[in-house]
Amino acid sequence: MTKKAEILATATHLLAVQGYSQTSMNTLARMTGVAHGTIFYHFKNKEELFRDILKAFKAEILREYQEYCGESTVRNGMQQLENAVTFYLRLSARMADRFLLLHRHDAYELSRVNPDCRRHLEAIYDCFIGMFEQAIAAGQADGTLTSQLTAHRAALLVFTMVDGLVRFNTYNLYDAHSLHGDLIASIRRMFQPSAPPGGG
Amino acid sequence: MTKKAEILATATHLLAVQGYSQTSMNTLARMTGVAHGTIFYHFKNKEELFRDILKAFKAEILREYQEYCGESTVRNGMQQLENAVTFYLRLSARMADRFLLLHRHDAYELSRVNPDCRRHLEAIYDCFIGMFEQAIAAGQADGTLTSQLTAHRAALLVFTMVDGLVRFNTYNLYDAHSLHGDLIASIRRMFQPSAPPGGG
DNA sequence: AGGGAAACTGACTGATCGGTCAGTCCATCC
DNA sequence: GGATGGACTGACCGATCAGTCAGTTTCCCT
Repeated sequence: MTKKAEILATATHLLAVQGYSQTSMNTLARMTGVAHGTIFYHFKNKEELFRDILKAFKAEILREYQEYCGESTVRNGMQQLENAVTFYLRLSARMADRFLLLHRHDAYELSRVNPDCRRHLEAIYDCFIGMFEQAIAAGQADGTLTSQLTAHRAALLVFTMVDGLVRFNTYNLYDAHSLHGDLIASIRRMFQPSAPPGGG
Repeated sequence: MTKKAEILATATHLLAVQGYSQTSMNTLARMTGVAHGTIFYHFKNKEELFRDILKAFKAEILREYQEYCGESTVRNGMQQLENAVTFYLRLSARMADRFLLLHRHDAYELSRVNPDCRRHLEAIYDCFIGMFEQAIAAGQADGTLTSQLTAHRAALLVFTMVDGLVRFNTYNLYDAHSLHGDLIASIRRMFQPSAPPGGG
């Protein structure tokens, strides 16, 4: 692992846990085991370092999504939606630090002045919401799923639920981990085609 | 308005918009129109100032909630749940800056080392989630609302949805404002007792 | 008027911040 | 062996930070 990669990895973790402005370049250098100046040799400044973290995160998410698309065998739209939710929850657990980064305001504040950052963020969100949208649209087409809303708007609502649950874990105020199953059941109910009464 | 109150009001806005560590006491003093030292005359340090902001926010939310409880005339549980969602969305719009503060990580990081802060945060969340929980429990009792989950767990899920939507507005990536109606419809559907086929 | 307390001020301090830069180290080439 | 250039270093810089404090102003009570 090159020193540049080591700096990037350590910075990702530190910025996620401590936040952008709370993390000093001195701390980052000490934690990585390099000299202070080495960071500025590889990255123009703190902002560019952050941008590169988002860029790497985007790339990894898109790669994971490609892999997920290749693997998943889908019977119908509702099944696809459940898969997508499960994928998101598992990904957020596996990349916990980077999702923490995504849930801070730092990235959004930077993206307000840095078009590159904004593009990376949008790509990440478009990937996730597109994933839900595709599933819902497929379900609307094959009849396994109904909604009065467009697939896009329904996808936004699903995303707020799923992402909200991930945040709950972050804040650690309630035991949200155990809600994963309940979340999927609720989403299924939200989109279930009306069943005949008394049906199993 | 006393200078102390002016400082508190300005600080609330600044910390919400810029974040805790990005807001300097010098800026706060200049924006409030007082001397730098005046802040430290009224507040022991920056942390205590933040704690007092959370305390005032908690008090205002509890007051608003009391008022809401007194005003609302409720026909049934489902109606009560819809009222609660609408109350939350309107409150978040009216107190946009303080909800922004609530959605930053600053408060959670401070609450990790400051028990007072933690208590304020918990009181705020307990108020909101309790509001949803009461409505769901009432609906389960009067049959206007069904769920396989306990009222508490269902309330957590509703909260993730509603709060997620408020966050969406904050990030400004999608036009989430227009989703308010869709959100209520989706929640109604999530909890709707199974209707007879063809029913109006 | 006058005296004491509370409110307020702003220059100051030591620490820390992001960023710079002259210089060292070392592999590679002629 | 000497020259070249990329990787790396850490002392150093000006700016800014939260917090202090001696001193001034404002206010109220007598």
